[in-house]
Amino acid sequence: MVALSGGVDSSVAALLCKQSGYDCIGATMKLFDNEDIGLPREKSCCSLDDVEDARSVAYALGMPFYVMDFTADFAAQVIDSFIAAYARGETPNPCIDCNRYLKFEKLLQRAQLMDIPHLATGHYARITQENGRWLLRRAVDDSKDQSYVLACMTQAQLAHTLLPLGGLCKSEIRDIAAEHGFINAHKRDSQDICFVPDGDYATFIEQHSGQVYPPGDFCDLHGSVLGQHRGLIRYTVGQRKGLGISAPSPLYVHSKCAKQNTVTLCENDGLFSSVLYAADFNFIACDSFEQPTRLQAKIRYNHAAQPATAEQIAANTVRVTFDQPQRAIAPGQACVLYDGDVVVGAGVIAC
RNA sequence: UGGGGUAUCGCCAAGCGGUAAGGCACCAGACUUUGACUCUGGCAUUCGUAGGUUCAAAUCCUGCUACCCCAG
Repeated sequence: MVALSGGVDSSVAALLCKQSGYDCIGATMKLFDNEDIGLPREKSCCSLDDVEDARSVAYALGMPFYVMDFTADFAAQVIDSFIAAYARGETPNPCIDCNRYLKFEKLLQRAQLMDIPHLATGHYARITQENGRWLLRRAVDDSKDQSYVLACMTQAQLAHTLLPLGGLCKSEIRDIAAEHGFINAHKRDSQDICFVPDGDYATFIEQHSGQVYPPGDFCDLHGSVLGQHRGLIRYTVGQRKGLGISAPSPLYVHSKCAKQNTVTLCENDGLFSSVLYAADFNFIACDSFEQPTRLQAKIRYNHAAQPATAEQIAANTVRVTFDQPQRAIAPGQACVLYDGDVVVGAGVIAC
């Protein structure tokens, strides 16, 4: 089963699977109703237009094609938890939840129900096996590497997943798509949150939750009030734009307090920290850390992995200490630990 | 009510007779399969107001207005 989003990457993944001799079917996950989020947009990775693109590619490749309805699961596992995280003052990564609970859980289960042994996706990452253990590795094209958003995967999931694009570069994917006349060969890469196509996630949260997120105080590190914020959900750690506070130098969001409904601001220098706690930790390359372990850690999707030391301080909690302080470590984001190309494991950054 | 001071973009602020710096904020692009960050570009024909001096005034002079400080 090939997960087809309608984009160029998954389309080429399907082609490569077929060329490798696999007997394939294409499947697109219906994650939400476009009417619920406003008009369909090209930006969205899951709009109705994209379903048609996916269908077109599947047809061209002679694959059976199915649209599978996961709207209820998506609403519960991705959208609701996205909203809940913001309400707690965290900064969630819905793409990771979607991979974890939908793509590699619900969709994979569906494949297994159909006696299909593997699920292939268009992610840029590689899966290998060593000493009986499945390893998740970075893509060869480091600029497109997506191992960060897959670091939640389990051994069982990795065992049944194929990532045909892991060894290729984006430009090669585009070339292959063009050679085969795919309708989406030159389609823009997706971006933004798929269920918030206009990027205004704060309005989306207010509309979907029916909640009002009231104004509160902007404070400095000493607790002095600097002004009024427009609702906690409109801010995230490290944010500069939209604060509306003029100061001698730019101000950034240092932290948020849901309980007091305050947003603390500081200058750039105040954003750096060396330690974080990764909770709900998922080990991939090993079962645990017996002792402090040297590796590299990545705290956001677009972040170069940094040298750090990991120590396990509880069953599912890892303390990560960076060699150099890192900027704007945001609770709710994933911290993924690497040993070179290999994903060691990942957790959610706790407060 | 006396005496002193200040009035330049939403905020802060250069300018000191030669034809409006900069920072913050804001806006627009770029980058980006999360939120952010970052980068590039834009942003006062006008200097509280009315006159005057001058070839030339935000810059000098005068009146007015507003605000601030000291004294009562």
